This record gives sequence, structure tokens and C-alpha cells, in this order.
Amino acid sequence: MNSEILNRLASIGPFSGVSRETLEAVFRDARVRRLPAGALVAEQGARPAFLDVLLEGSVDLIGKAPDGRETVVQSCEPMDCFVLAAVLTDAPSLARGIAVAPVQLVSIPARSVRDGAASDHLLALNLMGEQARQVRTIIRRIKNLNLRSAMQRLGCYLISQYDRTGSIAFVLPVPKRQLAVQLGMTPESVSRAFAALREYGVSVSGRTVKLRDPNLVRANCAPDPLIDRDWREPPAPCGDSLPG
Amino acid sequence: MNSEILNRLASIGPFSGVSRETLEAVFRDARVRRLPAGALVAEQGARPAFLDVLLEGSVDLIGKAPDGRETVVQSCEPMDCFVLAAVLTDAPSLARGIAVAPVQLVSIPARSVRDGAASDHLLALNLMGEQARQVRTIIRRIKNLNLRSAMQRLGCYLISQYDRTGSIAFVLPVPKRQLAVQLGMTPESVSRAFAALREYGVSVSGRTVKLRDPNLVRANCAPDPLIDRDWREPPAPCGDSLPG
DNA sequence: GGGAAAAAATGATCTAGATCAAGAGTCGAT
DNA sequence: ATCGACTCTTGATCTAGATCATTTTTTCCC
Repeated sequence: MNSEILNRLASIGPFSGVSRETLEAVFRDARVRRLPAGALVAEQGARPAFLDVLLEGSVDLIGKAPDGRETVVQSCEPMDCFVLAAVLTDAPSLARGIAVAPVQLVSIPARSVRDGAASDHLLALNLMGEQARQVRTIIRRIKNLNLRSAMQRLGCYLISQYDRTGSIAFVLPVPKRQLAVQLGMTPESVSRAFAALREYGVSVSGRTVKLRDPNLVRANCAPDPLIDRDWREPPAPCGDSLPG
Repeated sequence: MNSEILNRLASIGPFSGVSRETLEAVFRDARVRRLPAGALVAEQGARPAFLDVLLEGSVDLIGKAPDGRETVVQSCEPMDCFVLAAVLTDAPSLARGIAVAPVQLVSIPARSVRDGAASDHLLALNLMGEQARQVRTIIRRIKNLNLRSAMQRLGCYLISQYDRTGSIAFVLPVPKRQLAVQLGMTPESVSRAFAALREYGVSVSGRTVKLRDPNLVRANCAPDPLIDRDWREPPAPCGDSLPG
């Protein structure tokens, strides 16, 4: 594993500030993997052998019932760790991970992670914080899904992109198909939600979105810092993913 | 705070095995509170001043949107900690807590908890494990809600009670009203779900339920260890190995 | 026990969003 | 460009469960 990747890993939440010694122990048997879109990244029902850190691409975590029904539990973007909870408790994973775009990821043996936490206080603290943040992310998602209509969810997403880019015209970072997954609805519903937002000055052309009047959207979609990610708040946790 | 309560606290996941010294520091300014049903136990939107451990009664965590809509994020039972994620990250609580029955709880200053984790490795490890378990509990709930029909949710709940008590006839531990909350539906839907389960040999009389043929229920409700709580799996913490 | 008040059951609607089914762009490779 | 495969849009149904309204059953307090 080259040192550029090692440095990127060392800068993200769970590992930030951790001693070189511990990092070397934890990453000793880590491997970089590349998988094509559609690949099975993590299995449901088995105790995960590895903690995966996503360097590039994106992964959906999908829960599956015995009868075949499925639901997307979470979708992960670069520098997220997944199946962390299962790794830390050494318990069977509750969801499977599917690469929705070609991915590059680092697989760290689960044992190494647990041993690292057991022997390094700061690492344990970081992982505690990471899990706490996870809990909050999931609760935000639950609130987003249960408390808002499809149109409001999309509107709030667009507002968050507007806030992040600072521009009333921007390009969607993902195809609409994937947007549907993130927003917990079908692609058809995304289309209809865009159509409904036209009334509030939202125009779409291909992957480009333009907000004629962001405040009009805001007024009708009720963005809320306790639901939507706040781009100002994130303290020291997850490192930014600079294009490298 | 009397020592009987202290002993009960010391035995639960987050604090088990932790040194007397640390426990004394963490609990030094803790208070026991009793509140009536309906009381506001935790506020939404504010950084919580206390970590609350529920000794008796039960508490619903409710997320509220600016427009007034509400959703139950989780319902807590004795010996659960709530708002733990907000306490550990020192961030605004995403939900408010309402006592649905008279409660007795221990309130530990948030500062004490964070300081404790920062100074005691084992406590940090325990809290890490507790948060990991939290993540899994929430994901289980999401799967339960999205992957099953109302009838299946109720059926699986009944099966879990059957497994727990070992008897085909048992008394519901909560009123149906509250059952509806836990299962994520309206009281009316609980009634209808019970009615639908009659076909599979489920009879109800007041708060007493009788399963004529548990396997018939099982066959139609598809219980799944990756969704329903497994009563055999250890609620034990992961702090077995401790240096320092 | 009687009788008010809460909880539960039952029935009649309503609705957001899923699902099913065509078209209409859009893109990439030859 | 031409084809063919996606992705997206739009329209027509369908459905689980919510909501609203009413009746029946429990609870429980004097």
C-alpha cells in the first residue's frame, strides 16, 4: 500500500491524530481493492472479515429480507467506512454492499481494527465518535424520509447543492437514477418531483439544474439543519476528499 | 445517589468492567430524576446537558420537522441510554424524548461522560461498542419498517415474545397503543393486523395473546435474525481486553 | 355495581408513492 | 452520422396504510 493512500487514510476521522505506530499495526495487512460497478463489496449475514474504507466511487448498502424484498439502508461516498458497526461488534452484517460505480477501496482486516481499538485509546475514541456520527446520519435519513414528501426531499437536496456550490446553476454530482436511491424513492418519482418543483422556479436540462429563486424553493421545502447535512458544522471528523 | 442504583448502572454495557475510580468521577454529579408520563425528557435542537440512562418506564424519541410533522425515531426501554450520540459529539439533539409512562432515570452531565471517555480507555471502548450496537438497532428498525407489511411486523413481534417467554400464551408487555409506536404504525393498523393474524391462529383477548400454531405465524411473517432482535446474542460489551 | 373515560375494533374513505407501460431524449461506439 | 442501449419523462393504474368517523369493549374510580 503506497504512502499517498496511507496519508489519505490517516487524515480521515477514525484515524486522525493516531500514532504512527498504531497506524502501521492497523494497516499492516490492509489491501487496496478495485471493483467494477455492480460488484458485491460486502455480504449480508456474514461477519465481515474486513473494514472497508471507500476511496473512490460509491456503494449502496442494501438490506434484504428472506422473501427477496430489498431496501437501501444507506449510500456511501468516498472516505466513508462501511460495515464498521459489524466489524466493531464482530457480528453479522445486516446489509450487503453493492458498488454502484467502479470503486477503489482499502480493506483492513477486522481483527486489526478491533485490536487497534483495544490497544490504542485515541483510536477507540475516534471510532466512538465515528459511530456516534453514523447514528446521527442514519437518524437524519429517517427523518428526511418520514417527515417530508418526495418533492420536499428533492427540493432540500437541491438547496444543499446550492449552498455547497454557492451557485444557482449547478450540475448534479450523480445520475438521477442514483439520486432516487439516495432520496429513498423511485426514478419515476424523482422525475415527478422535478416536475412539481418547476412551479417554484426549478429548471432542469440534462444533468444541469438551475434555481431561479432559491428562497421560493426553501419556502416550500422547509430545509432544516436537524435533517439536512450542515456543511458548516462538520468539526474535525471526516477529512475532505481533495481531488488527487 | 444510592449504591444500589450505582451497581445497576455499573452492570450495563457502557460501564461494565470500568474502574471504580472512573465510575466515581463520571457519576459524581449525576442525579436521579423521576418524571410523570408525558413529560419532556430531552429537547430537540439543543446540545444535551445530560446523558440519560433509563431505569424505569419508557421513552419515545420523536423527530419533529419545522412544519410540525413528527415521527418516532426509536423507543427506549429500561437500561437504554438515550441522546448518547449527541452527548458524545456535543451536537444538537436530533429528536426529543417524551416519557410515555412514568420514568425514573439517571442524568449524567454530558461533560462527565466525555471526560470519562477521554481519560479511561475501557470506557471509551465500551461506548464505542454501545454506539455500534445502536447503529445496528436502528438499521434493524429500518429493515423492519421497509421490508415487511404491518401484519408481518406484528407477527414477528409476537413470535419474538413467544421465543422470549417460551409460552404460546403471554401478556403483551405494553398497551397496544404503544405497540403501534414501536412497530411504526397507527393503532388502527395494529387492530387490523391482529385481525389478519386470526387466520393464522392468533387470538387476542384484552392484553393476552395466544398463538395456536407459532409455526403457521412464522411461515407467514418470515422472522429473520438479521431484522428481529436475537435474544441469545450477547448484549455484552466488547471490552474484554484492557491494557492500562 | 354503575357509569364516565380511555382504549380498541370496525368501517368508509383518501392519498402518496409504487408499479406497470409506453414514448422521448441522450449518449457512446463503431 | 446510424444504431442500439440507456436514462429519463410522462401517463394510467394500484395499493398499503393513514385518516376520519362510529361503535364496542375495557378500565377503573367512586
